Amino acid sequence: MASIPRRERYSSVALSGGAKMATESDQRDRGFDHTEIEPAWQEAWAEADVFRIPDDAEDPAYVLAMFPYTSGNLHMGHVRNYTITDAFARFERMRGEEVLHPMGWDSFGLPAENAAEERDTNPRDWTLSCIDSMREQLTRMGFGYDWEREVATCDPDYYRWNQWLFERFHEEGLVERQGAELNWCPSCETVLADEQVEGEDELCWRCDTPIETREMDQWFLSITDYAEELYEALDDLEGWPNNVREMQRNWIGKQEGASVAFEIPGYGEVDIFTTRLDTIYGATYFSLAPGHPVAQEIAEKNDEVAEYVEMAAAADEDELDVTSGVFTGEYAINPATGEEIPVYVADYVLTDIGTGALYAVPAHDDRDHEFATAHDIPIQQVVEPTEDADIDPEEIDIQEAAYTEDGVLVNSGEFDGLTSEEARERFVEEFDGEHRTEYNLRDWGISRQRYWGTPIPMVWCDDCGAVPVPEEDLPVELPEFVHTTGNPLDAAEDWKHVSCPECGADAVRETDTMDTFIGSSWYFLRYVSPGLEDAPFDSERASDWMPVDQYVGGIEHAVMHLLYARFFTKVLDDVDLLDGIREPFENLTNQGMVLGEDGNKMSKSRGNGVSPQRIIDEYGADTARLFIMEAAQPEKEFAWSGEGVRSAHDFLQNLYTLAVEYETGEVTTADGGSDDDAAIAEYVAREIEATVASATAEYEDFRFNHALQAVRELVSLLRRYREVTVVDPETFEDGLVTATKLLAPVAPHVGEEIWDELGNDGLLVEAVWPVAETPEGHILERRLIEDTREDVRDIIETVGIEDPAEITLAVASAWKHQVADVARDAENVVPAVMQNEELQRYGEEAADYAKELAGRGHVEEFLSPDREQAALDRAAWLIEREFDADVTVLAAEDAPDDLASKAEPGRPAIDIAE
RNA sequence: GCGAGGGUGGCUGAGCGGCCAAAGGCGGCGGGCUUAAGACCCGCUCCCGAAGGGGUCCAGGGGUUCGAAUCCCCUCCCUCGCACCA
Repeated sequence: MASIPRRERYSSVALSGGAKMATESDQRDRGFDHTEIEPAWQEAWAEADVFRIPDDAEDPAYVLAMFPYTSGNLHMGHVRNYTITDAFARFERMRGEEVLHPMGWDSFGLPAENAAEERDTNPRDWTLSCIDSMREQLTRMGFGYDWEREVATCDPDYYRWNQWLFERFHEEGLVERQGAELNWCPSCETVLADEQVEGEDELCWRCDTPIETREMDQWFLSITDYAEELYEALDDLEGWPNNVREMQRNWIGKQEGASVAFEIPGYGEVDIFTTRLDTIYGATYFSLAPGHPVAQEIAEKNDEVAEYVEMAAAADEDELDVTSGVFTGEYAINPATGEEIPVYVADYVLTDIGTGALYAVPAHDDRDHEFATAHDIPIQQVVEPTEDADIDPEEIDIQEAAYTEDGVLVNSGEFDGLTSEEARERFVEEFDGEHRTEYNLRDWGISRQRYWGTPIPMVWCDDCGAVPVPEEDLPVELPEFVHTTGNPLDAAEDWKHVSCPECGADAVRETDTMDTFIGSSWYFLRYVSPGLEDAPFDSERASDWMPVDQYVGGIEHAVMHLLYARFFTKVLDDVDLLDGIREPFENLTNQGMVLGEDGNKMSKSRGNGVSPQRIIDEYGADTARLFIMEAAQPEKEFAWSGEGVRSAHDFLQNLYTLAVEYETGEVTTADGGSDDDAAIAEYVAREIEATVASATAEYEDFRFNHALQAVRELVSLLRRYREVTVVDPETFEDGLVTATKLLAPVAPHVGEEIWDELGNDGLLVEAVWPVAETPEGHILERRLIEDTREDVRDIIETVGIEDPAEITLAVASAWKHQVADVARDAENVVPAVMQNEELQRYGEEAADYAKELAGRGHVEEFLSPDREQAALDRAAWLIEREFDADVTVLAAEDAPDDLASKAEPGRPAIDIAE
C-alpha cells in the first residue's frame, strides 16, 4: 500500500531541490499521498468486510446518524455528522463491541419532483442517481457502513411497509379522516403539518414560502393519543440535550387546568377551559372564538356578530387588533356568583385552544385586561398577593394592570382567604367542573398532494367509503411520473381507477401521498432486517438491538422527526411489533453548524461555502475528518479555517514521517542505555499510559477534540524524546502504535498506513483499542514537574541568569511531608503537629512550618519524598533540554542543609549555578 | 412575554468550590535547528519584582464560605425555541 520508502524520496528531492525552494508537491512526496492511500484502504476494508454486522449479533452498539435527504450533494454538515458517528463506531469496534452502523436514504420528497421538471427526467431516476453519487462521496470520506443494510425510503420494498403500517395504525383506530383548516404551501402545492411551518412568519420548512390556509379533508395519525406519554417520558430521556426536550415539551404544550360549564340562556351550556379557576369570581365577561359553534349560532340571528365572524375568518393572522371583538347581546351565568356577564365574540380567543370559549378575568389576565379596558368592561379584583410575597397588596392597582400571580382570594364570597392553589382544587367540585389536561399538540396530518411519496393505500368507493387496500395487494406502487401542473397521481387515470376491494364496484384510489416523515419514523428499525419480506422488521431482533445507543443529527429535527419517531416506536410497541421498547433513541447529540471562514453560516449568496469534495481532493478525507473533530466538541458550532485544515494535514504527515523514520532506522535506538536514558524511557512510558487513559475517557464522552489534543501531545513528546537521546525501541514503538490507534477512529486511512509501515499484521480498523489506567500519582507528578519547571524559568528570568550551567533540585525532607500529612486532616494544625511525638523532635522548625500551612487554610495532596524524587529524575531531561544545563536531583539527606531547608512538599528547593 | 442555554485573557475555548493568572489552539514577540524557507523544537504574551514573591482578574452588583471563574440572589447583554395557549 505504501509506495516508495521515504529515504529514496527524500534523496530525490535533495538531488533536484538544490538551493531553490521545495515546491509543495515535493513536500508532499516526503509523506503519504492521500490520493493513493485512501482509496486503497477503503478497498481493503470492503474486501475484509469489516463493517458488516451479522444478524445473530447480540445487542450490538447501535450508532446511527440521521440519514440524509437525497439532494445529490454531501455538504459540510453531513461530513461533520457522519464523521462523528463513524469515529464513534470505529472506537467501539476497536474496543471489541459489535457495532451496527448503517446508512440509508431519505429519498422521497418534493425537491426530486422539481429537479425532474427542470432536467426533463423523473423523480425516480433523479433520486437513484443522487443516491449513487452520495454513496460514492460517503465512501470517499472513508465512512464505514454496513452497506448490506442500506435502505431507501423511495424503494417499493421499503414504502410498502409505510403502507402496511398505515393500515395497522388504521386498525388500531389511530388513523382519522378529518376536515380541517390546513397549512398550504402555494409553492410546494401541498399541505403541511403544523411542525413543518416555521417561525412567526409561518414559512414552509422546505422552501420558506409563506403559508396560506386551506380547508381540506385529510388523513391524520392520532399522535395526540400519545401526547401524555410523549410529554412525560421526556423527563427520563437523560441522554438527550435539554434544549431538545424543552422544545418537545413546548410543542406538546401540556396544560393542567379545569373545565367548567357556563349557561348562556337560549344556547345551553358552554364549556370553558381554564388554568386559573381560582379567579372565577372575577369573571366580568365571557368570550367566544369566532369559530365556536355558539358564536356561529348567535351569528345567524345577529348581523353584527355575523359580520364580525366573517371578517375574523377572512382576516390574516395579525390583521385584527388584540382588542377586536363584538358584544353579542347575550349574557352568560357565572356559576360561582350567579351573575350575568356579557358574552363577546373576540378574535383573541382561538378556536383550537382549550374549548374555544373562556370566561375573562381582566383583573388577573393581561389580554383580558386590555380587552376590558377597550370595551369599558368592569374590572374586579379577586386575588391579592400573599403576605410573604414581595409586593405590597396596597401597591396593586388592577385598574392599571392585571395582577397575574397566584395569591390569596378576596371578593370571592365564602372562599376569601383561600390560596389560589387551594381554590383551584376546591372550585372544581364546588362548581361542578372537572380536572382537565389540554395539549397544544395536534394530530399529524400526513396527506400530501404530491407525486414523490408513499401512496396512501386507500380506495374511495361510492358505497363503501374509504376502504384500505388489502394487505396482499401491497405495495400500491407509484405510477409512471407525468409532467403536469397538479398532482401527477390525479392525472394517472389507469392507475387511479380500480374496483372497490370490498364490493367490487368502480372506485378510485386515494391520490394523496404520505408525508415523507413517515418514512423516517421507523427506518432505524428497518436496518435491523432490511430485506425482510413479510414484515417491516424482525421484531425479536429489533427488540434486542434497539434502542439506538447513539443518535447524531441536526437540531432542525428536534421536533418533527424526533417526535414522530418516538410516536411510532410507542405505537409499534403497543401493537407488539416491539417488545418493551418505548423510546427509539437512548442518547442524542445534535451536531453544531459548520460556519464559513468568515464566521457566518455557509451559503451560496455569501460565497463562503467549502465543498467537501474539494477538501478531499486537496488534503484527503483524513485531514477533513481530523480538522472537523479537532475544531470543537460535536454539539458546538465552529468556523471553517484554512489554517486549521493545514495544521491537521501537517500533523498527519508528521506522524507518518516519524513512523517511517523509525522504521527505516533514522531514529537512533539503543536497548537498555544509561540510567538516565532508562529514566527518560520510563517517563515516556508513563505518559503513554496516561494518554491512553485520558483519550479513552474523552472518546466515551464524545469530546473528541480533547482526545485528539492528548494524542497530539503524545506525538510531540515522542518527537522530543527522539531528539534528546537514543530511544528505547520498545517504548518508542509503543508510543507510535498507541498514537496511531488513538487516532484511528478519526484518521483511519493514515492510521492503516502507519500500522502497516510499522509491520503490524491485519488491519488497524480491527486492532484492539489500548487499555491503560492513568499511572498512580500521575496528576500530582505532572503538577510537580510543571511547577518546578516554571519556578526554574521564573528564577532564571527574574535574576537574569545568562547561561545556567548546573541546576540542583532537592526534595523536602520526610518530616516536612509528615507535617503536611498531619496538617491536612487536623482541625487545629499547630497543636496537632506539635503533639505528634515523631515531629516534636524538629521543634521550632516543625512548628514554623505548621504555622505556615495553617495560614494557607488548605493543605494539598503531595507525593511522598521518594516518589517526588523519582518523578523529578524521570523528568530531569526536560529541564536539561530546556535550559541546556546539568540537572541533579537530590534527596533531602544528600543535599546541603541550607538548600534542603528551603524545600517543601510538592516544591523542591532549586539552586542554579552559572 | 414564557422557556432553555450562555457571557472566561488579543481572538477562540476548556475549567464549574481549594492544586486557577486560569488547559489547548490561533494570532503576536523572541530564540533554537537550517546555506535558506517550510516543518519541527524552546520560551514569552495582565501589572510590579535582581531566587521561585506580590498585586489585580473570569459581564456588573450583592451574598454564602476559612476559601468562588466555579454555589445562591438581583441587573444587564447574547443565542436558540415557543408564543394572541385561556
